[in-house]
Order: sequence, then C-alpha cells, then structure tokens
Amino acid sequence: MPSSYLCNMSKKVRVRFAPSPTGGLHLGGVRTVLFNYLFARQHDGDFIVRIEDTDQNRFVKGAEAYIFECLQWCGLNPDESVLQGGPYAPYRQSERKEIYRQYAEQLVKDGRAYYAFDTPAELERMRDLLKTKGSSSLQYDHHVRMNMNNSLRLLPEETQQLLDAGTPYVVRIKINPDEFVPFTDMIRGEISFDTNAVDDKVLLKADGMPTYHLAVVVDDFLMKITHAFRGEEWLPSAPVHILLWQYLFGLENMPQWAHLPLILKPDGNGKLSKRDGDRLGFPVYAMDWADPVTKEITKGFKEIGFLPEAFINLLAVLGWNDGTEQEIFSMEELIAKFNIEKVHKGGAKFDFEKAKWFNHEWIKKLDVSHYAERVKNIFESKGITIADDAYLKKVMELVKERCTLLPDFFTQGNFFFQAPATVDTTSIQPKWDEKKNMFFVELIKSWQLSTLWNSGELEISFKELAAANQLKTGELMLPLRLMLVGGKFGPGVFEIASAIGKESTIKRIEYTLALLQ
RNA sequence: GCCGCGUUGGUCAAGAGGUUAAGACGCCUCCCUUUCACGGAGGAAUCACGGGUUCGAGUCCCGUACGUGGUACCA
Repeated sequence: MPSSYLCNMSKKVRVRFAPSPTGGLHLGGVRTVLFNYLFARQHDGDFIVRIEDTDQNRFVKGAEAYIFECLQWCGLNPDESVLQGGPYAPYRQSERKEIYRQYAEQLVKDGRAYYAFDTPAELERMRDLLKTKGSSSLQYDHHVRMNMNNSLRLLPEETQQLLDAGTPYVVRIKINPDEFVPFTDMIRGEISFDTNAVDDKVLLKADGMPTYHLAVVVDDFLMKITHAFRGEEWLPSAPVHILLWQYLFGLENMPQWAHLPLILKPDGNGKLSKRDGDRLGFPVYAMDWADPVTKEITKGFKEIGFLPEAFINLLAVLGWNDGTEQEIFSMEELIAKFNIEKVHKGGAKFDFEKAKWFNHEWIKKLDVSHYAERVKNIFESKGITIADDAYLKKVMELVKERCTLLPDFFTQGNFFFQAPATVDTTSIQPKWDEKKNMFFVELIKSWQLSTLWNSGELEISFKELAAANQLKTGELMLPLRLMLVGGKFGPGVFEIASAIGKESTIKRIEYTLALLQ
C-alpha cells in the first residue's frame, strides 16, 4: 500500500538538512540528517545540505567545515551542498540575502506583512506594559500592533518618509486572528494551531538578513524540497511557515512535514545537551569539536572509539524501530527498512551503556583490515610502534570480541607486543611453592627445545609436564596467564604463547619466576 | 502565564479492543570456558492517575498530573 505522503509521485523526492554553523554537531542533529538521508535514498531522491547562517552574531568560524567532516565520517554524504554545489546554488543562506528581500517586499505589497520601525527599547517597553496589565501574552500581535511604530498604523506617506530616511526596520508577518492553521505531520498526524496564539514574527531583520522563518520557506520552495524533517522544537512555529507557504507559493507546493522527537538526557528529563555529556562522562557531538575562541575541546564519538556504523545504528533506533526484533542494522538495511511513519512521537532518553553495546556488536563483526591503521595509531599514541601488519590483524581478530571501544584494542592486546608493565601476582603468591616453581623451570627447559611452536603442541606439553609432576593443570594455568598477560584476562593462554613466540614466552616466565622468589 | 507536543519495566521498545503485555540494554543466578570476553539457560522489574465507551481497554473518548518544546531582529 503506498503511503499517503507519496501520493504525488511525479515529484522527485528532495530533502534537506539545514544546520547553523554555530558549534559542535549534536547527536540529535546527526539523527535528523540520518532520517533525511535514509528517506532520500529509499526514494531515489536528493539529499541537500543547506547552511543556515543568517545570524551573524552566532556564526562560528570552522563550524561549517566541521559539519561536513562529521557527515563524511558518518557516511551521510549530500548530493548538493556548498561543497559540491548543485543546480540550486548558492547553498549558503548568507549568500542568498537578496533573494529573501524580494519575497518580503512581495508580502508587504500583498498586505500579508508590514514594516516595523520599533526599536529594541520600544519593544521592551511594550512587553513591560503588557506584563503590568497582567496580559497572558507578551507577543507582538494583532492586539498591540496598532499601537506600535509600523506601516500598519502609520500613514503611507509617513512610512515612506521613514523608509527614505533610512530608518532601520524589520518586516513582520501579519497574522490574522481567529484563524485555524491545520496541517498533517508525517509522524504526529493532524495538528492544528489557532492563530490567536501566534505572533507577528519578524521575517526580515534590520540587517537585511531573513530570519529562519522566511529563509526556510523561500529556500524549500526554490530548492524544490518535497519533505521537510526537523526537530520537534520547530513545531510551535510551523503555523508561521504554513501561512507563508499559503501566501507565497501555494499550499499544494508545500513539503510534507515531519517533526522529529527530541533526544533527552539520561537522568531526569530535558533535552540532551553538551553539558550533560560532560557531567555524565560521554560525548554528545559526533566528532571532537574545538571551540575556536576558548580552544576548549569537546569529545566526539569518533575520537573515543566509536565505529561510524555503530553510531548510525544506535541513532537510527533511538526513536524508531521496524517493528521486528532486529536491532543491528547496516546503512543498507536502514535504507531498505526505515519508515518515517514509525518514528516515535515522544522523546527518548539517551543511554550510553546501550550505545556502547551497539559499538561492541559492530566491533565483534568488524573487518580487521579496515581498522588496522586506526588501531595502529592508537598503539603508536601509547608508545608502541607496530611494523608487522599481519601480526596486528591476527591480534585484533583474537581480542575483538572483548573490545567495546576502539582503544580497548590496546588494553586488550598490548601484551602481544610488549611484556606486561606490571604482573599482579597477589592472587598466586600465597599458594606459590617450590613445586610450582620447579614446574615452570622445567617448562622453560622443555619449551626451549620445542620445535613445534603452536598452541596445540604447547598445551599438550604443558599438561604432560604437569601430570609428570603430579600437579593439577588448573593450578598452573592462572600463573602462566599472569606471566604472559600481567592480569586475569585475554584469549587462551596457549594462543597467546604461540602468538608472542618462544623467546618472549620464556622471558616472561623467567621474569615472573624471579618476582615470586 | 499562554500555546503546542508527549507519557508501556531503571533505559530503548513491540503492541492498531480479546496476548501468560514481545525483544534489547543494564542488573542478578546458573551453564560453557581451568582467566576475561563471546555464547547459552533462567530471574527480578512495566501499561502515570481518574472517569467514561465497550461483554471486554495498554489500545478509543474526556479530564487530571507530570514532563517537555516554544513563547527573540537564535536557529
């Protein structure tokens, strides 16, 4: 059964992600991109990234390039953007400034918007007055606009005079009272707003830049966007956008809306913020973000050792699932199975433990050759240079089911490359005796002569020697592990001995033997 | 305050009037493994509350509570 939102199949699906370059790329932002991307791909549509940089005060240098790096890491590459261009360029709103003005003027001409000359101080005075009157609304709307300094109240000549004199002004939309603005949200169904609760939003700012409200509508039209997915925080301003569509381009050309649920903090309620991540010890941004002013670095999922596959996977199932028990999805599966109508309405608390579980699952099925370089770098940062790639891959294969995050390859595998820095003998020291000592002395002699150095042979000779000495194998396995690994963890001991080689094995046994004397 | 949206175990969630209310994470027990992990078996724990509608409500309706978002010349 074709879904209702696809009834007009004559139009090619086009979606967009429209971030503001103001800082790190938040989990919620990535999920918004992901849902857009998935929808575009499954409908053979286009995925556009448009930079919404209309607020010069909040612009942060480097943030735009950073966003694209994050998208690339996630594998969410746009079809059109400031990077590769496209038929609807420019894709940066600051470069489209003049386009928006035309539409603002058009709205004024049509009587759907007006010039407002109120200064910030005057606006403040208006709100203070409203407050003292006990008004339930502090909005600039039909209740107050005829008392304000705008082209609705002023005579046309007066307005023209102010305009000619270069008086700073904004353009505000004129919202009619007592109207209903209904629309269909792909996730929430029918939603209706009462215009009495919406204010005369500023469309064009005094600096000539559009606000989000004007820019999003104009650009979505010009760029032929068919489906607009954005965060739930935009729901309250949806009526403004819908009215703008109605006034400017016609409702029949308006994209289908979907307002995505928020990602909430793990404890308590509320939107997940960077602060929560810092406080609870997990990242909130996709990649490390270095604030250009404070130089402060905020950790990203990539840098703490998440796989992009896992990151995408965990984000996809935060607020969405396909109705089956499946939890592990590759990008291809997501493209095939994602359904925007099955996205939850309510926000989801972020659970870092579960996030790590996804990473663990993906590391278990990881193609080691794909990540050998990355792991090699981790080892190098810890002072271990790896020359033998084949050996590294073998080690990775041996320990990967024990790794949750990429750096775990170091903690789980460093003893394959160097003798353990410390050997914790506390658990064997009390029961250590001369008999055991002699066993290992003999074991060294025996292994020294061994020509077949593989785990099977090693295990057999070990057990035979134990039997000959009337010792239980079980009492000797842990000491051997401690000698080779330094702690109670890791793959099978004989596998380890086999991998690190005869010389290292014997050296490590001798070292701990001396320690135990 | 006003407007909107939401609410199934601790968390993510399945669920479209009739189910012993799936499954996953985390936690606990056991098995496997002479380590850890993986794997396997099991356990504790839930429909926010109150009214309706109905033979029957987690599912539909209305209230209430709680939460959350918005209420900027920010997006």
